[in-house]
Amino acid sequence: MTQSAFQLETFLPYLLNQAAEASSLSFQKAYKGKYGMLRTEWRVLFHLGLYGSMTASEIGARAKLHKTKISRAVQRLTTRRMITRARDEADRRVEHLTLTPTGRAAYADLRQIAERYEAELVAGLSPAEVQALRRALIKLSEVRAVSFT
Amino acid sequence: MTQSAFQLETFLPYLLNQAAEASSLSFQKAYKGKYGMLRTEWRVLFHLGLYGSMTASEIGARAKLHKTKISRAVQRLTTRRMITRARDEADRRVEHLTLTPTGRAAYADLRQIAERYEAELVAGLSPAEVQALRRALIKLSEVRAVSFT
DNA sequence: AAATAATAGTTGTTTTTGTAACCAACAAGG
DNA sequence: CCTTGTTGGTTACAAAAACAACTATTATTT
Repeated sequence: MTQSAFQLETFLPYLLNQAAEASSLSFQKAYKGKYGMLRTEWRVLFHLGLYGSMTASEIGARAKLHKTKISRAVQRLTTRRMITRARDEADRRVEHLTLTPTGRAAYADLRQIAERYEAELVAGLSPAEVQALRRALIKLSEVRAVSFT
Repeated sequence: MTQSAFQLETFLPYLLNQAAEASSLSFQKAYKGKYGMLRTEWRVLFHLGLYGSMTASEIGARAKLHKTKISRAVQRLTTRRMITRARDEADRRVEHLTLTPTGRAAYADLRQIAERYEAELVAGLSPAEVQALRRALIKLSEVRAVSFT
Protein backbone atom coordinates (compact mmCIF):
# COMPACT_ATOMS: atom_id res chain seq x y z
CA MET A 1 0.00 0.00 0.00
CA THR A 2 2.59 2.55 1.10
CA GLN A 3 4.93 2.47 -1.81
CA SER A 4 7.08 5.53 -1.06
CA ALA A 5 8.75 5.99 2.30
CA PHE A 6 7.54 9.42 3.24
CA GLN A 7 8.93 10.67 6.51
CA LEU A 8 7.94 13.73 8.43
CA GLU A 9 11.43 14.02 9.90
CA THR A 10 12.97 14.64 6.51
CA PHE A 11 10.16 16.64 4.92
CA LEU A 12 11.75 19.94 4.12
CA PRO A 13 9.03 22.45 4.98
CA TYR A 14 8.60 20.69 8.31
CA LEU A 15 12.32 20.51 8.94
CA LEU A 16 12.83 24.12 8.00
CA ASN A 17 10.16 25.20 10.42
CA GLN A 18 11.58 23.15 13.23
CA ALA A 19 15.06 24.53 12.74
CA ALA A 20 13.85 28.08 12.24
CA GLU A 21 11.69 28.00 15.33
CA ALA A 22 14.33 26.39 17.49
CA SER A 23 16.92 28.96 16.48
CA SER A 24 14.55 31.92 16.63
CA LEU A 25 13.15 31.08 20.01
CA SER A 26 16.30 31.12 22.05
CA PHE A 27 17.66 34.11 20.20
CA GLN A 28 14.41 35.99 20.62
CA LYS A 29 14.79 35.86 24.36
CA ALA A 30 17.77 38.17 24.10
CA TYR A 31 16.06 41.07 22.36
CA LYS A 32 12.67 40.46 23.86
CA GLY A 33 14.02 40.39 27.37
CA LYS A 34 16.44 43.22 26.90
CA TYR A 35 14.50 45.68 24.74
CA GLY A 36 10.98 44.29 24.73
CA MET A 37 11.19 43.80 21.00
CA LEU A 38 9.24 41.60 18.63
CA ARG A 39 10.78 39.81 15.70
CA THR A 40 9.52 42.31 13.16
CA GLU A 41 10.89 45.16 15.22
CA TRP A 42 14.24 43.45 15.43
CA ARG A 43 14.27 43.18 11.67
CA VAL A 44 13.38 46.79 11.09
CA LEU A 45 16.03 47.87 13.56
CA PHE A 46 18.66 45.79 11.82
CA HIS A 47 17.73 46.99 8.38
CA LEU A 48 18.09 50.57 9.47
CA GLY A 49 21.27 49.82 11.37
CA LEU A 50 22.83 48.13 8.40
CA TYR A 51 21.58 50.19 5.49
CA GLY A 52 21.03 53.56 7.09
CA SER A 53 17.92 55.55 6.28
CA MET A 54 15.21 53.60 4.51
CA THR A 55 11.50 53.89 3.81
CA ALA A 56 8.96 51.41 5.10
CA SER A 57 8.36 49.90 1.71
CA GLU A 58 12.05 49.51 1.03
CA ILE A 59 12.35 47.52 4.20
CA GLY A 60 9.29 45.54 3.23
CA ALA A 61 10.71 44.67 -0.15
CA ARG A 62 14.03 43.60 1.26
CA ALA A 63 12.77 41.68 4.25
CA LYS A 64 9.67 40.32 2.52
CA LEU A 65 7.47 41.70 5.23
CA HIS A 66 3.95 42.96 4.76
CA LYS A 67 3.51 46.69 5.04
CA THR A 68 1.09 46.48 7.93
CA LYS A 69 3.60 44.55 9.95
CA ILE A 70 6.22 47.17 9.25
CA SER A 71 3.85 50.00 9.96
CA ARG A 72 3.18 48.61 13.41
CA ALA A 73 6.80 47.81 14.11
CA VAL A 74 7.74 51.37 13.17
CA GLN A 75 5.07 52.75 15.46
CA ARG A 76 6.38 50.78 18.41
CA LEU A 77 9.98 51.60 17.70
CA THR A 78 9.05 55.23 17.38
CA THR A 79 7.33 55.37 20.75
CA ARG A 80 10.39 53.70 22.20
CA ARG A 81 12.41 56.55 20.69
CA MET A 82 14.54 54.23 18.60
CA ILE A 83 13.67 55.61 15.19
CA THR A 84 12.60 58.94 13.76
CA ARG A 85 10.38 59.51 10.77
CA ALA A 86 10.89 62.29 8.26
CA ARG A 87 8.52 63.11 5.41
CA ASP A 88 10.08 63.25 2.00
CA GLU A 89 9.52 66.76 0.66
CA ALA A 90 9.55 65.71 -2.97
CA ASP A 91 7.04 62.89 -2.53
CA ARG A 92 5.04 63.53 0.56
CA ARG A 93 3.68 60.01 0.78
CA VAL A 94 6.96 58.46 1.76
CA GLU A 95 8.69 58.65 5.10
CA HIS A 96 12.39 58.23 5.69
CA LEU A 97 13.17 56.20 8.75
CA THR A 98 16.40 56.64 10.68
CA LEU A 99 17.77 55.33 13.94
CA THR A 100 18.05 57.67 16.88
CA PRO A 101 21.12 57.45 19.12
CA THR A 102 19.06 55.17 21.34
CA GLY A 103 18.23 53.01 18.35
CA ARG A 104 21.83 52.89 17.23
CA ALA A 105 22.94 51.87 20.69
CA ALA A 106 20.38 49.08 20.78
CA TYR A 107 21.42 48.00 17.31
CA ALA A 108 25.10 47.90 18.21
CA ASP A 109 24.33 45.87 21.29
CA LEU A 110 22.00 43.45 19.57
CA ARG A 111 24.34 43.05 16.69
CA GLN A 112 27.04 41.79 18.98
CA ILE A 113 24.58 39.49 20.61
CA ALA A 114 23.53 38.23 17.20
CA GLU A 115 27.10 37.49 16.25
CA ARG A 116 27.82 35.64 19.43
CA TYR A 117 24.58 33.77 19.12
CA GLU A 118 25.27 32.66 15.60
CA ALA A 119 28.74 31.51 16.53
CA GLU A 120 27.25 29.39 19.27
CA LEU A 121 24.57 28.08 16.96
CA VAL A 122 26.93 26.80 14.30
CA ALA A 123 29.39 25.44 16.82
CA GLY A 124 28.31 21.91 15.97
CA LEU A 125 28.80 22.37 12.24
CA SER A 126 31.91 22.57 10.14
CA PRO A 127 32.57 25.75 8.15
CA ALA A 128 31.87 23.85 4.96
CA GLU A 129 28.56 22.64 6.33
CA VAL A 130 27.61 26.15 7.32
CA GLN A 131 28.46 27.48 3.91
CA ALA A 132 26.47 24.76 2.18
CA LEU A 133 23.56 25.41 4.51
CA ARG A 134 23.54 29.12 3.79
CA ARG A 135 23.70 28.56 0.07
CA ALA A 136 20.81 26.11 0.12
CA LEU A 137 18.68 28.36 2.31
CA ILE A 138 19.23 31.29 0.03
CA LYS A 139 18.14 29.26 -2.96
CA LEU A 140 15.05 28.07 -1.15
CA SER A 141 13.99 31.49 0.01
CA GLU A 142 14.27 32.79 -3.50
CA VAL A 143 11.70 30.28 -4.68
CA ARG A 144 8.77 32.64 -4.65
CA ALA A 145 5.84 30.54 -5.75
CA VAL A 146 6.40 26.87 -6.29
CA SER A 147 3.88 25.68 -8.82
CA PHE A 148 3.04 22.05 -8.24
CA THR A 149 -0.75 22.04 -8.75
CA MET B 1 34.19 51.34 13.75
CA THR B 2 32.52 48.32 12.21
CA GLN B 3 35.20 45.73 12.63
CA SER B 4 33.21 42.60 11.72
CA ALA B 5 31.22 42.37 8.52
CA PHE B 6 27.85 41.37 9.84
CA GLN B 7 25.29 40.74 7.15
CA LEU B 8 21.61 40.16 7.55
CA GLU B 9 21.50 38.10 4.39
CA THR B 10 23.74 35.43 5.86
CA PHE B 11 22.56 35.54 9.44
CA LEU B 12 21.27 32.07 10.08
CA PRO B 13 18.15 32.67 12.16
CA TYR B 14 17.05 35.24 9.62
CA LEU B 15 17.86 33.01 6.70
CA LEU B 16 16.14 30.05 8.26
CA ASN B 17 13.00 32.05 8.77
CA GLN B 18 12.98 33.34 5.24
CA ALA B 19 13.34 29.89 3.79
CA ALA B 20 10.86 28.32 6.19
CA GLU B 21 8.27 30.96 5.55
CA ALA B 22 8.68 30.91 1.81
CA SER B 23 8.33 27.16 1.65
CA SER B 24 5.50 26.94 4.17
CA LEU B 25 3.44 29.63 2.57
CA SER B 26 3.10 28.16 -0.86
CA PHE B 27 2.65 24.67 0.49
CA GLN B 28 0.04 25.81 2.94
CA LYS B 29 -2.17 26.94 0.10
CA ALA B 30 -2.64 23.34 -0.92
CA TYR B 31 -4.07 22.01 2.31
CA LYS B 32 -5.73 25.22 3.35
CA GLY B 33 -7.56 25.54 0.08
CA LYS B 34 -8.45 21.90 -0.18
CA TYR B 35 -9.35 20.94 3.37
CA GLY B 36 -9.51 24.24 5.19
CA MET B 37 -6.66 23.15 7.40
CA LEU B 38 -4.24 25.09 9.53
CA ARG B 39 -0.61 24.18 9.91
CA THR B 40 -1.06 22.61 13.31
CA GLU B 41 -3.94 20.53 11.99
CA TRP B 42 -1.82 19.41 9.09
CA ARG B 43 0.84 18.28 11.51
CA VAL B 44 -1.54 16.40 13.74
CA LEU B 45 -3.07 14.70 10.72
CA PHE B 46 0.34 13.65 9.45
CA HIS B 47 1.48 12.35 12.79
CA LEU B 48 -1.58 10.17 13.07
CA GLY B 49 -1.31 9.11 9.46
CA LEU B 50 2.30 8.11 9.85
CA TYR B 51 2.44 6.68 13.35
CA GLY B 52 -1.12 5.46 13.81
CA SER B 53 -2.94 6.05 17.06
CA MET B 54 -1.29 8.59 19.35
CA THR B 55 -2.19 10.72 22.33
CA ALA B 56 -2.14 14.50 22.24
CA SER B 57 0.93 14.76 24.40
CA GLU B 58 2.82 12.21 22.33
CA ILE B 59 2.17 14.36 19.29
CA GLY B 60 3.20 17.41 21.23
CA ALA B 61 6.48 15.87 22.31
CA ARG B 62 7.32 14.72 18.83
CA ALA B 63 6.28 17.82 16.94
CA LYS B 64 7.36 20.26 19.64
CA LEU B 65 3.93 21.80 19.73
CA HIS B 66 2.25 23.27 22.77
CA LYS B 67 -0.62 21.26 24.18
CA THR B 68 -3.16 24.03 23.75
CA LYS B 69 -2.39 24.21 20.08
CA ILE B 70 -2.87 20.49 19.76
CA SER B 71 -6.02 20.51 21.81
CA ARG B 72 -7.61 23.01 19.47
CA ALA B 73 -6.36 21.32 16.34
CA VAL B 74 -7.83 18.05 17.58
CA GLN B 75 -11.14 19.77 18.23
CA ARG B 76 -11.33 21.11 14.71
CA LEU B 77 -10.26 17.85 13.15
CA THR B 78 -12.86 16.05 15.22
CA THR B 79 -15.69 18.27 14.10
CA ARG B 80 -14.52 17.71 10.55
CA ARG B 81 -14.83 13.99 11.25
CA MET B 82 -11.21 13.31 10.48
CA ILE B 83 -10.19 11.88 13.83
CA THR B 84 -11.88 10.02 16.65
CA ARG B 85 -10.99 10.20 20.31
CA ALA B 86 -11.09 7.25 22.66
CA ARG B 87 -10.50 7.43 26.39
CA ASP B 88 -7.86 5.12 27.73
CA GLU B 89 -9.57 2.83 30.22
CA ALA B 90 -6.44 2.25 32.29
CA ASP B 91 -5.58 5.94 32.62
CA ARG B 92 -8.68 7.94 32.07
CA ARG B 93 -6.84 11.21 31.59
CA VAL B 94 -5.40 10.25 28.24
CA GLU B 95 -7.19 10.04 24.93
CA HIS B 96 -6.11 7.95 22.00
CA LEU B 97 -6.51 9.73 18.71
CA THR B 98 -7.06 7.86 15.48
CA LEU B 99 -7.86 8.84 11.93
CA THR B 100 -11.30 8.12 10.56
CA PRO B 101 -11.66 6.88 6.98
CA THR B 102 -12.22 10.52 6.02
CA GLY B 103 -9.04 11.48 7.82
CA ARG B 104 -7.08 8.69 6.20
CA ALA B 105 -8.30 9.74 2.79
CA ALA B 106 -7.27 13.33 3.44
CA TYR B 107 -3.93 12.16 4.72
CA ALA B 108 -3.29 9.98 1.67
CA ASP B 109 -4.17 12.85 -0.60
CA LEU B 110 -2.11 15.44 1.25
CA ARG B 111 0.81 13.11 1.52
CA GLN B 112 0.99 12.82 -2.24
CA ILE B 113 0.73 16.54 -2.53
CA ALA B 114 3.52 16.91 0.03
CA GLU B 115 5.76 14.59 -1.92
CA ARG B 116 5.16 16.38 -5.18
CA TYR B 117 5.66 19.71 -3.49
CA GLU B 118 8.95 18.72 -1.99
CA ALA B 119 10.17 17.38 -5.30
CA GLU B 120 9.38 20.71 -6.88
CA LEU B 121 10.99 22.60 -4.04
CA VAL B 122 14.34 20.85 -4.27
CA ALA B 123 14.36 20.88 -8.06
CA GLY B 124 17.05 23.56 -8.01
CA LEU B 125 19.31 21.62 -5.67
CA SER B 126 21.48 18.60 -6.26
CA PRO B 127 20.77 15.42 -4.26
CA ALA B 128 23.98 15.99 -2.33
CA GLU B 129 22.94 19.53 -1.49
CA VAL B 130 19.57 18.33 -0.29
CA GLN B 131 21.15 15.70 1.89
CA ALA B 132 23.57 18.19 3.40
CA LEU B 133 20.73 20.61 3.99
CA ARG B 134 18.63 18.02 5.78
CA ARG B 135 21.52 16.96 7.95
CA ALA B 136 22.31 20.52 8.97
CA LEU B 137 18.68 21.34 9.69
CA ILE B 138 18.31 18.28 11.87
CA LYS B 139 21.36 19.30 13.86
CA LEU B 140 20.06 22.82 14.28
CA SER B 141 16.61 21.77 15.38
CA GLU B 142 18.12 19.53 17.99
CA VAL B 143 19.85 22.49 19.58
CA ARG B 144 17.34 23.02 22.32
CA ALA B 145 18.64 25.98 24.23
CA VAL B 146 21.66 27.76 22.93
CA SER B 147 23.36 29.38 25.86
CA PHE B 148 25.18 32.49 24.75
CA THR B 149 24.38 34.90 27.58
C1' DA C 1 -5.67 7.10 53.88
C1' DA C 2 -4.99 11.94 53.48
C1' DA C 3 -2.47 15.44 51.63
C1' DT C 4 0.50 16.96 47.96
C1' DA C 5 2.36 16.84 43.67
C1' DA C 6 2.33 15.64 38.91
C1' DT C 7 0.16 14.72 34.33
C1' DA C 8 -3.38 14.98 30.41
C1' DG C 9 -6.07 17.91 28.46
C1' DT C 10 -9.32 22.11 28.22
C1' DT C 11 -10.90 26.89 28.58
C1' DG C 12 -10.40 31.92 28.99
C1' DT C 13 -7.90 36.08 28.17
C1' DT C 14 -4.46 38.77 26.07
C1' DT C 15 -1.12 39.56 22.10
C1' DT C 16 0.05 39.22 17.63
C1' DT C 17 -0.94 38.38 12.90
C1' DG C 18 -3.57 38.46 8.53
C1' DT C 19 -6.76 40.57 5.42
C1' DA C 20 -9.32 44.08 3.66
C1' DA C 21 -10.74 48.54 3.42
C1' DC C 22 -9.22 52.95 3.66
C1' DC C 23 -6.86 57.94 3.11
C1' DA C 24 -3.62 60.84 1.05
C1' DA C 25 -0.40 62.00 -2.49
C1' DC C 26 1.24 61.36 -6.92
C1' DA C 27 1.09 59.69 -12.12
C1' DA C 28 -0.92 59.09 -16.59
C1' DG C 29 -4.38 59.32 -20.22
C1' DG C 30 -7.98 61.53 -22.26
C1' DC D 1 -7.81 69.98 -16.07
C1' DC D 2 -10.17 65.89 -14.40
C1' DT D 3 -11.09 61.18 -14.31
C1' DT D 4 -8.78 56.81 -13.43
C1' DG D 5 -5.17 54.21 -11.62
C1' DT D 6 -1.13 53.50 -8.56
C1' DT D 7 1.70 53.85 -4.62
C1' DG D 8 3.01 54.67 0.46
C1' DG D 9 1.21 54.08 4.51
C1' DT D 10 -2.51 53.58 8.30
C1' DT D 11 -6.58 51.72 10.51
C1' DA D 12 -10.31 48.37 11.59
C1' DC D 13 -11.83 43.95 12.08
C1' DA D 14 -11.23 38.88 12.03
C1' DA D 15 -8.23 34.84 12.69
C1' DA D 16 -4.64 32.69 15.13
C1' DA D 17 -1.01 32.21 18.66
C1' DA D 18 0.80 32.76 23.37
C1' DC D 19 0.15 32.45 28.08
C1' DA D 20 -2.04 31.53 32.30
C1' DA D 21 -5.40 29.41 34.98
C1' DC D 22 -8.32 25.59 35.41
C1' DT D 23 -10.60 20.50 35.82
C1' DA D 24 -10.02 15.78 36.19
C1' DT D 25 -7.34 11.91 37.04
C1' DT D 26 -3.33 9.38 38.58
C1' DA D 27 1.22 9.12 41.48
C1' DT D 28 3.75 10.04 45.49
C1' DT D 29 4.69 11.17 50.12
C1' DT D 30 3.85 10.94 54.82
